[in-house]
Amino acid sequence: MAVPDRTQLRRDEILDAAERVFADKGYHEAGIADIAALLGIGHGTFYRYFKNKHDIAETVLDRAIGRFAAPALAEDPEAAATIDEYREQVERMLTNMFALFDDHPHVMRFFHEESVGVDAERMATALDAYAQFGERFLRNGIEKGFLRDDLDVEVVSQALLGMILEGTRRALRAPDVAATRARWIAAGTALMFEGVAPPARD
Amino acid sequence: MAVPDRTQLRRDEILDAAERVFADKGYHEAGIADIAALLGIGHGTFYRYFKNKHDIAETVLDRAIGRFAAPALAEDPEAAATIDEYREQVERMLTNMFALFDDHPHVMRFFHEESVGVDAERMATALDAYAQFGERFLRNGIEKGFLRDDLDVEVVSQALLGMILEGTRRALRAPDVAATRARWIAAGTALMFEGVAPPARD
Amino acid sequence: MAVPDRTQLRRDEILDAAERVFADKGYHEAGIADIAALLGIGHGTFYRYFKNKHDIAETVLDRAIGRFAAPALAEDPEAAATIDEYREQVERMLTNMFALFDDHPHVMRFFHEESVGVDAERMATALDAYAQFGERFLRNGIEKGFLRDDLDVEVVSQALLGMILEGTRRALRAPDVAATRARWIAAGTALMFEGVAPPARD
Amino acid sequence: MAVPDRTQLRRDEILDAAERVFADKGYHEAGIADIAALLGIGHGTFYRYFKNKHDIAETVLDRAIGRFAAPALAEDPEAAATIDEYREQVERMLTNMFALFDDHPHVMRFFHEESVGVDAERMATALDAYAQFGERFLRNGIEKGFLRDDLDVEVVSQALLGMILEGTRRALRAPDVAATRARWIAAGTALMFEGVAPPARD
DNA sequence: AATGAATGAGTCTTCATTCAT
DNA sequence: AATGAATGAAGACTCATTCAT
Repeated sequence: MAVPDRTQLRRDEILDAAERVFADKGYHEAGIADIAALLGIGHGTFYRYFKNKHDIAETVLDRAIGRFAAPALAEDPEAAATIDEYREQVERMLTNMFALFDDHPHVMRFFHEESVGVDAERMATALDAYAQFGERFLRNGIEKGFLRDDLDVEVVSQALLGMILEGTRRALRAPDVAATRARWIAAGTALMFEGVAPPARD
Repeated sequence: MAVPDRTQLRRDEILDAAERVFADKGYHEAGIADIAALLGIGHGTFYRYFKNKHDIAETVLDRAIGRFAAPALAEDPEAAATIDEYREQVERMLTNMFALFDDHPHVMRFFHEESVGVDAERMATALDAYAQFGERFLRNGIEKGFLRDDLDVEVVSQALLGMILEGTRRALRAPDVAATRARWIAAGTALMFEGVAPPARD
Repeated sequence: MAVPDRTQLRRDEILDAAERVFADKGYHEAGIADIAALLGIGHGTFYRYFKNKHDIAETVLDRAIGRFAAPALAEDPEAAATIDEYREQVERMLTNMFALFDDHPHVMRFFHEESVGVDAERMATALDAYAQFGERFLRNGIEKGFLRDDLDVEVVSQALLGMILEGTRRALRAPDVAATRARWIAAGTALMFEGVAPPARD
Repeated sequence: MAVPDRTQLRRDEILDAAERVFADKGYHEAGIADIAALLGIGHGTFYRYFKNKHDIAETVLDRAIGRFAAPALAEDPEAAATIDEYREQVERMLTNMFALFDDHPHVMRFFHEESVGVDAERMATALDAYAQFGERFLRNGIEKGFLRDDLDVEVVSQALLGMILEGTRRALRAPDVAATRARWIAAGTALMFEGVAPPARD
């Protein structure tokens, strides 16, 4: 592992500041001067580390996309051997996703409120990637018999992603993130596996 | 029904042009000049009908929010008497929602890509309203026994809204909207009612 | 005397409104729309009576210049036969000048605050005319032996005009116009005739 | 006395240019571009030194107000011990006031033609301050017995200020400033002290 | 490497004026 | 004669970016 040099450290500082400023004021409203001011550096310095404003915004976006993906990427889509393990995986992913609010308070806000404004195309590509990774989980579930075998895997994966996106967006604005998180994990998982229809009788 | 006068007609023309320009170039990148040019009017004329750029953007947003809501508002949340009627309602809403692409080709793009940039707060409020209206459907379903009675109605409604949002967003970018629409209605409804778990085998 | 026709009446109405609007908001800040709105007429109508904004402002200015001059023009510069009559003329002129505040409440404000902005040259010409008319009074005073014969008539007339201008400007801002007027007439007249030096003894 | 730094120097340059441009074209007619062009700088640079157009106009006005006051402030209102010294003070003040035309050719034009348009209130306040300072001279004159003791000090001070204002305004437009100055100092001082009435004959 | 003074392209917005009805 | 919808010239202001120090 390379020891991060001075340059890399400074670059990360600027990245952190930008993430925060973009999240607070919005990409268009934020100025390079705001980022520099937050760090107490000259705004000319900024241009030694990033090509231009859009460059840093895309870098922030890439990092956010990566962080949002991490909880899923930490899981092996083919690992679950039992239905319980499978369900645990799902819950663990969701839990770790919501944990982003604690570790990186500005990431989620940037992700939900600025990402499209920065680069709608890149964001769309990221969501594609998320959904495709999700498909692998679904396919494993089907293969192992945990899931019904007539699923439209592609669409279902995208739909579940939509649920997750809305869940994290809600948590962003919720007064009590912890409570929101708990309810979403419970209700979301139940909705995913059993749906809203009452359990079959007979 | 009042006959729309000249002023109202012109105002709507400008609104339509703005919707298109905002959808194509993005709110920030679009200029008043672009809107005026599309209509072949002087840009001073624009200001006879709207206070400023943000004013028209909010008006476009409000209209988009209304159009997105219309298919749901056309349904009576307490109407369904049988489970089949209930399911039909859901499918009809989704069908009409996807039909927006045909009737107002720019609305969905604006809705998904510009709304947050124009007024994140207003958009959040709209999503709240959507979800609250959805809760009434869910409660009716529970009451009538169509749905399991232990649902976290609030969260489930929001989660389903997340699915719909992602579905329409996907349709926006899909090469074949009709096919996408059909798959989403089928897979989305199935996911909503039965979830992904295989049918209980008794 | 020609009976003022409809056109002339309407023109005067607009002139009055303009005087008021210019006095209230200032020439540059005022818009044609403000004047029209005050009269409840369309602003296109304005252009049937005046060539453009500057045209009406100059007309208002001319009228104001005339009204400011009237109290002096009402006096015959060669009429006074005794020193008492002479002094009475001066006091009467001042009294009638201050009376403008009652008869035309906006004239003085326009005169002092907008005239230079409208047409500094025309205003300068008017002040020249005022001073020249004043010179005739001074010359009559000298001829009759009421005034010292070594006066620099031109400069003294201008200086006295300066006093009058400042006096009316002060009255404009004074809470109690009547009191201000009385003090200025008394102190001004005394300063004019006897100056500030104590009466010669010996 | 602090050495003015680069920033202060540049700021003063812009201030001088603005004073000139405002005096030449008038506040409303002048554009930021005119000021920048006069200095050969980009107009964006202007905004590094002044908040906006009105900001610099007020700064120019403040400086003009200060320069107009300087000749009076250089005198001690209580210093004169003899009537001759008193009269010398008056003449010195007037002389130095007229000298402004040589040192700062644009100040007087701005002062007379633009000040009210820039900020009528601030200008009125300045004239109040001038007059109040004048009152101290008058009171000293009365106390020392140089002036009659029944003067309405407030009004007389204001009236004398009116004379001075008109005198400097006239000098502004006079073809021969020096001659005008000389006549005004002589005639103005005489008018102030002895008035226009002929000397009392025993 | 760091700085921040200078720059000017780009945009919104106002409002006097015109003219078809 | 009256109207007010339409126009576009004009100008203030912002801010990302450059570059000399």
